[in-house]
Amino acid sequence: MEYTVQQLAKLSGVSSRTLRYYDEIGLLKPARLSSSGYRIYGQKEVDLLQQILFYRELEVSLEDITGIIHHLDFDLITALQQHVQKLQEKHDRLEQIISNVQKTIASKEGGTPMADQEKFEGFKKKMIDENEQKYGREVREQYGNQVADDSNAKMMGLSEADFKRMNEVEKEFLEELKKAYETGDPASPEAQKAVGLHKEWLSFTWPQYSKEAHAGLGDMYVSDERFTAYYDRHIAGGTVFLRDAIHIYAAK
Amino acid sequence: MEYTVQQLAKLSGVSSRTLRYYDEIGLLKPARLSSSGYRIYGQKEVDLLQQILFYRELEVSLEDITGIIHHLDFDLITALQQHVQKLQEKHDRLEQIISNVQKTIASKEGGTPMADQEKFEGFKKKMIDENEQKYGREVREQYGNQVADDSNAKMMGLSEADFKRMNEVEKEFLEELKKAYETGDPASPEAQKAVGLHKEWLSFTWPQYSKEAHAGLGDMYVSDERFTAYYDRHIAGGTVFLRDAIHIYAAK
DNA sequence: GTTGACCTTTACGCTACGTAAAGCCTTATG
DNA sequence: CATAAGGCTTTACGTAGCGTAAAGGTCAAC
Repeated sequence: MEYTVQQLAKLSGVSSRTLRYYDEIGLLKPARLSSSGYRIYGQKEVDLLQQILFYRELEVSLEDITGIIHHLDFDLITALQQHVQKLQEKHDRLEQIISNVQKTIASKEGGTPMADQEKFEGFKKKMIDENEQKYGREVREQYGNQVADDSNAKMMGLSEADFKRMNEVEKEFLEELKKAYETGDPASPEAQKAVGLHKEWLSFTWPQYSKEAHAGLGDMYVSDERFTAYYDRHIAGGTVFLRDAIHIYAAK
Repeated sequence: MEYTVQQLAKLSGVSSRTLRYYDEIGLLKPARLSSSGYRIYGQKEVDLLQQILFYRELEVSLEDITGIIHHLDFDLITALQQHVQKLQEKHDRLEQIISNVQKTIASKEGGTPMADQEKFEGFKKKMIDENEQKYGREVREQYGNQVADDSNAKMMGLSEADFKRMNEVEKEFLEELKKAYETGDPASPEAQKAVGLHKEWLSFTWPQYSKEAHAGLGDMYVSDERFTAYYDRHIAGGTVFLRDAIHIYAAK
């Protein structure tokens, strides 16, 4: 049983271009060439192709398939396990994205009136812009680009409901901070509760919380006049107090 | 507020190459060029970029983003709905693939002994090979490549359990066909029950059943000596009887 | 011997950039 | 003011897995 490219193509359902490509990358070479240079495939190649197509169906890359097919010492199980893990990640990511697209559709469709929607988008964008313009560099330098990017991505992905909740938490936090400030003690239960709310607030936009990052943020608050102005507007001297409270919280 | 590429890149977390690329494809052009040809971006471009990145997070293609961003008459909702549908399909396909990879791992790991496994794989392969070698062309000509390919894909995706069940159904079918043949009437309840089993058997490998395809297959059975030999080996004259029964079944 | 189907190689196109290479511009420093 | 460091520019190749010509040789049938 010998086949030319077209014959094998029809037999297997792939295109002749694909077979030439597989030859080119060394995945499946013909048994021999005819006197005029035609590719001639034998039964062995048909069997190999079936195996190749089997793994291709599983979305294994041709490079990995080459490993599986040609090297008998290739660790198939491990390769497949890694493969399934990659597929799982893709799968989970897709789920998240689908949810976000649906949220976007819902809000654009008028679950919230367009005016609010635009304002909401605009506000989110403005927050991110300001965030980046003022602190982007520091955050990036201290915690790497990934964190800053993830933070933005997370912010962008917030639903309007989450966003409202986030603002409520911030309000709660500011009230608790005020009460705590009146005690004068950054280690007081009130102060520590306030820091807890601060952490909760951060978690809306932080891809993952860490005490070190939290403490670093506290320092940034004090050394940056924009934050100082913001917190001191609510509670005079509140920024330094908050930093101290965060440090105590983080040291626990 | 004006930015050069690098500045905007740092601000937004994308690479300068990406910004140049977005310029190149007309997705995001700088506000102006400096006297020395540097790209200069303004606040408007920063805002646009945020929107672009928002949709990019949702895995919308840059082409579609271009439509969304630049054409106000672009139907955003419809585009997003189509997008979410594509994502859903990808999602479902991934689920299927993951399941198949896991099945492969399980069987390779020795859920079934390697000998059986190999035999199983070998048998499936052989069936597909024979199928294709003998009938591939006809099926492809009559019902298009998609059907034949899907059939193979489905066959490849059969679990060993499905495969066993498929063989049981075939055995049942042959027994019923024998009983039916003894009545001598292709329209008899026995004959029609046999055809029903034949349909069930086909459904293991057919991507989707249709009466026309079923009838066509019946004709193929008669005109092809390999099928004739196969069915007549079980029941002498059975092939023609089966064809007639199928035609009656399909005409209902 | 001529048609028509099949074969060959070469090579560009697709997505969304990463990664040099070669050379001009700007800013800081000695 | 010269020089070095760093940012900017354009050009262009590489990625995965083929689709799709283009230009030309081969083979079986009439």
